[in-house]
Amino acid sequence: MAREKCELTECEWAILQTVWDNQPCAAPTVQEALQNQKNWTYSTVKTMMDRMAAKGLLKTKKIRNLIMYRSAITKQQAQNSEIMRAVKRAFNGALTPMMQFLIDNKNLSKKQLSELDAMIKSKKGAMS
Amino acid sequence: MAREKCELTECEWAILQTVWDNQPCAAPTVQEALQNQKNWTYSTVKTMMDRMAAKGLLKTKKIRNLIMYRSAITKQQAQNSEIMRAVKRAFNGALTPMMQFLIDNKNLSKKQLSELDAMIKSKKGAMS
DNA sequence: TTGCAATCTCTACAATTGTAAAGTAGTCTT
DNA sequence: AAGACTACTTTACAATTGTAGAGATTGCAA
Repeated sequence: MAREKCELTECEWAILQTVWDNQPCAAPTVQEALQNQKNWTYSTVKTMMDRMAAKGLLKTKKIRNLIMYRSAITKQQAQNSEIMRAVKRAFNGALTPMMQFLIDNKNLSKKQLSELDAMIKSKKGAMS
Repeated sequence: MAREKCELTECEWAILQTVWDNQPCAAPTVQEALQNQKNWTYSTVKTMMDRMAAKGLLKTKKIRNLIMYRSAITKQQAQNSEIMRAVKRAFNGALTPMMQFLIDNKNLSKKQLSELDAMIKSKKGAMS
């Protein structure tokens, strides 16, 4: 799987989220979809999308006079590298300490803890 | 606790790590300590540290002709906001899905899963 | 066929980040 | 007191990120 190393900026995340949901789609579509969250003009969105295409985050295909975009990375990949980035920076690359931190500091509810518990059990089961 | 909103850059992390370990310390100390990891000149380090002080990430105190730095945020705070940043961007702000992602996708070893299990249990115990 | 609407392209600009050279100043040694 | 060290200050510069105006193109509608 290519594109492991994608550190997305805030803006890139916003755009990609929209593209994932509407793909393939044109720039004006994305701009409209983001209208309420971000207040970006068409120019802004289009500029970012083209930069993202140049970086290899989006793929483009011209259909007559319309440029259609689709994402070149999956959401999973993006989520993964976002997490890895945090782990690398803040926990020296070690996952377990990060999980520990989450459990200890983010005061999860009892319900959430139980959910986690269940996830772990099911994962363990699936592994053996 | 102030300074909740600290999004650190790569460089800032490196510097802060060093400051946490040596605080209070002078810029040359930090530069030396980072010598092997990063290959930064004194100028580079000093510039960044001053910018960080301007941002409120470091505190300074002048002792005669030497400027001593200490961090203005704790490691916990920094770790926390690094995580929150990832959660916000990649998981829509929801912790549990992120944990799920970790458990499902980061192929943790059986041992790690058991550790997690233990953490959860102990946390649950401490809560009641 | 003329003009409007939609879309695209080009250009710009400020702030932030990463990086550092060069020059200044205070201090210690001889 | 002169030279050498050490640490500090000032200035700079390229790349990236966030933001967008203005003008060019094209296709449809009247």
